[in-house]
Amino acid sequence: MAASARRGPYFCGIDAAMDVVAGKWKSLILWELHNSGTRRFAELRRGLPGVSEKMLIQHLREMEEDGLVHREVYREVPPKVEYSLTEHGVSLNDALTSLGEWGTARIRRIGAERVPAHDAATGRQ
Amino acid sequence: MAASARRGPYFCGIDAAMDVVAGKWKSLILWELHNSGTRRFAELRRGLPGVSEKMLIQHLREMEEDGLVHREVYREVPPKVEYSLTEHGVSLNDALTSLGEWGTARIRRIGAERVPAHDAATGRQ
DNA sequence: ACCAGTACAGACTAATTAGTCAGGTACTCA
DNA sequence: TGAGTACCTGACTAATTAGTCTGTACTGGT
Repeated sequence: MAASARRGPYFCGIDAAMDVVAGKWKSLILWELHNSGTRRFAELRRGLPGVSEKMLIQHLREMEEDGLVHREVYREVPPKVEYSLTEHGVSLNDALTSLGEWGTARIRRIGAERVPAHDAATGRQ
Repeated sequence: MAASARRGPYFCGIDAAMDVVAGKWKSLILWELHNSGTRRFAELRRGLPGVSEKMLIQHLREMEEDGLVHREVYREVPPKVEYSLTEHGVSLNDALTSLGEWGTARIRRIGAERVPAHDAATGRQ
């Protein structure tokens, strides 16, 4: 997956959606950008405890390629890059809502732990 | 993931849901069982063109462990085993509906190919 | 007798994905 | 001059996931 674009062939819609959302941090990036609107690289990094810089850009680049994320570069020094969701990114995030609810119910059911929240103010869960 | 159960810790609900649904064939197994109610091992295999026997049982075992799939063994010769969705499997499949619609729209958008359907009668897409 | 079908198990390999770490640029501030 | 900041890149390694292939125990059909 790493280098080339994700373009099927697919068995069905879920298959196609999973293709762009699969990746350890992608759904989290989506959620983070959804909640904050716009984030710089370093902010995103701080918002996702445990992510490596390499995986973060790799995922961001893939999501940009897939039309989920918009990347705005400001030619300044020190460099400034802002990431935000595109229309398709927003709609994907919406489509994930019911799955998120199912997952939250599952966490309760099996009594799974949560990764300690880094920022209660965003209201994320 | 292979051997041990999927039990977090999770960042959020989507993370938890993705954990049980991640795997090349899992969403397809869910869909197949949802559409047919009950399937034997070999029927499932035929329904998922390209899957290897190894991956099929591995995924089925994990989904059973995660409480998504029910496995009914009939002590006959030749062996007969029937797989079906549990209550949780059904609800997960429901929760995936909107994601599937998003994916179907994406397939249209990017003009991706589909894996040639094996059985038009099930109405799957 | 031999092949096909049923539902797997297990060894081994290949491919993919993720993580670590060492730079690298291009400037600003002390 | 040297440190610090922001945003990466690329090499290398580790871990995970998927695929191939062989084998098993039993029976029904040709």
